[in-house]
Amino acid sequence: MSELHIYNSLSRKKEKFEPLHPPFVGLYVCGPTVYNDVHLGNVRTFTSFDMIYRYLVYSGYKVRYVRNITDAGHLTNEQGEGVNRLESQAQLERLEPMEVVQKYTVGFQDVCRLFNLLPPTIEPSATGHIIEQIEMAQQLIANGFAYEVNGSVYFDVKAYNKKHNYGILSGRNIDELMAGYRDLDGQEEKRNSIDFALWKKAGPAHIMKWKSPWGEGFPGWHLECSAMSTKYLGKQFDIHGGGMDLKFPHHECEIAQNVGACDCEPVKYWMHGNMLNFNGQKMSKSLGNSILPIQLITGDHILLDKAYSPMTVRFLFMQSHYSSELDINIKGLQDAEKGLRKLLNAVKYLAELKIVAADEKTEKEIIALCNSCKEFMDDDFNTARLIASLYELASHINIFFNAGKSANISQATYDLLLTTYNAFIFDVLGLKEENISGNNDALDKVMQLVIDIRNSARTNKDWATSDKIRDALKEAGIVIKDSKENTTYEVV
RNA sequence: GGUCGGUUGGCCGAGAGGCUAGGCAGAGCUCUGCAAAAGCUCGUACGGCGGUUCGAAUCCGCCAUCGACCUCCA
Repeated sequence: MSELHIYNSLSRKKEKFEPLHPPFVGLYVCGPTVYNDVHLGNVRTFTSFDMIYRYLVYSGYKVRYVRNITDAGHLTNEQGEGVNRLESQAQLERLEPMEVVQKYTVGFQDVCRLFNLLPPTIEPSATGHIIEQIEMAQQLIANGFAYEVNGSVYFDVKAYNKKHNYGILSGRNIDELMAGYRDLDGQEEKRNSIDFALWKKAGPAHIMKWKSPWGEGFPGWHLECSAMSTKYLGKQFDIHGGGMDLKFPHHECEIAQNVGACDCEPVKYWMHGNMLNFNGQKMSKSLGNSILPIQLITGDHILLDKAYSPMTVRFLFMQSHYSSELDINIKGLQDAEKGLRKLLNAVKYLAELKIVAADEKTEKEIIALCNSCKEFMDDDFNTARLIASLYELASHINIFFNAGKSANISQATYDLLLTTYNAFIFDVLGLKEENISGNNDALDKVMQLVIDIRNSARTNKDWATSDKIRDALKEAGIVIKDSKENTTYEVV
């Protein structure tokens, strides 16, 4: 039996996964900032970690999965002054900041449901944890890694770096970083340009502000994740995930805050999902080249030739490794659509098979393929190779189905095939059947009638009638499949 | 300028010293009234140049090239 190995961004090696307190696993993933719609790139990362969460659960771990909602604390620094991001968007829309938060939080959760993401076990918000963040900032001051200036609190990177290693995750060193920061202004308060804010004093125009020992203000962006992960998963926990673009500075700062406050390494395995590209370029809010999940589903985007379903997109994501870049384009979506249908059709066929005399070679091949599903997933969640095995299993299922629905395997192997195939497609990859065939009794009955009429026309060699029915159904989005034994239909 | 990661067949995308990835597209065949579906068979590949090795897509060096991060982003 294989054992789970995870690529750890911190050590830059694949490591055997050994939870701190088995069978429990603590998983923290940086969630969205809810001042805008999530774009498809965000969805990829959350889908990757959804798959990881699902596989950990499938593997028998009891997982506490924390994914935060950032509803405070993000700063835009373009003018060198702290502007709360949520607040500036609120002014544009003439809404209360918490209205913006509510709107986009709900929108985000809708998107999650659409893509069949399981809800995290805890979904904490930054504004709900101001006290914890203040406490952590106080602890950092007490430990000599932070200082207060004029109502704001900054993390003292140089002081931290004397005792610990700032840059351990991203491979940077502070001298180079400081050289790179030289020309930015608005940094007078800080001891050093690389220091980052734990708490910012709120100006008179700020609406989202809270009382603190340093006056009214709001928390720095990096602090919320440290405070909430510590609160819900402890000072040390198993897995911390997020997008590659958060590695620096966000995750680096998180490590510094946790180590500085708790004096221990907070995270055992750091995992980073890679970017979703669009015309070879990273999809990002600032570049304005992002594509919204809803545009994909409606097909309302210049890049798209038609609408693609959420499961097609999810399957496309799963066909590549979570840590590889993925470029989205029409061809890839079309491929994924066809491939997914192939796998899901085999689910239906599999349920209809009957056992006949087992063929030893086939039996062995199927058992090996079933076992390989776990092995590939254990190898750093290699969904691409898992899907390759599933395709090969689907091929076996199709052969059985074509041979009079007769499976040349033992009952035990059939049971293994059935549970493995379904578990990996639905429970692990998180795919689901989207079209209505197969779970709509009324349609099934009507279609059976139509198919019977067409088949009697075929028996009578009345090709005009049978083709008319077939063409009309195709027009309506229903494809007829004739095989030797019977005729089936599929809603496209 | 610094840090990190890519470059695999028509396209997407795994793999990581010898062992068929897989899908989509393409060609041929089987089945079939025709088509679709399904099945079988087939082809083309590891950015370039050196090196290590019995053997390199895989390791090392150099070069080219693309990208991410260093500033808000999953």
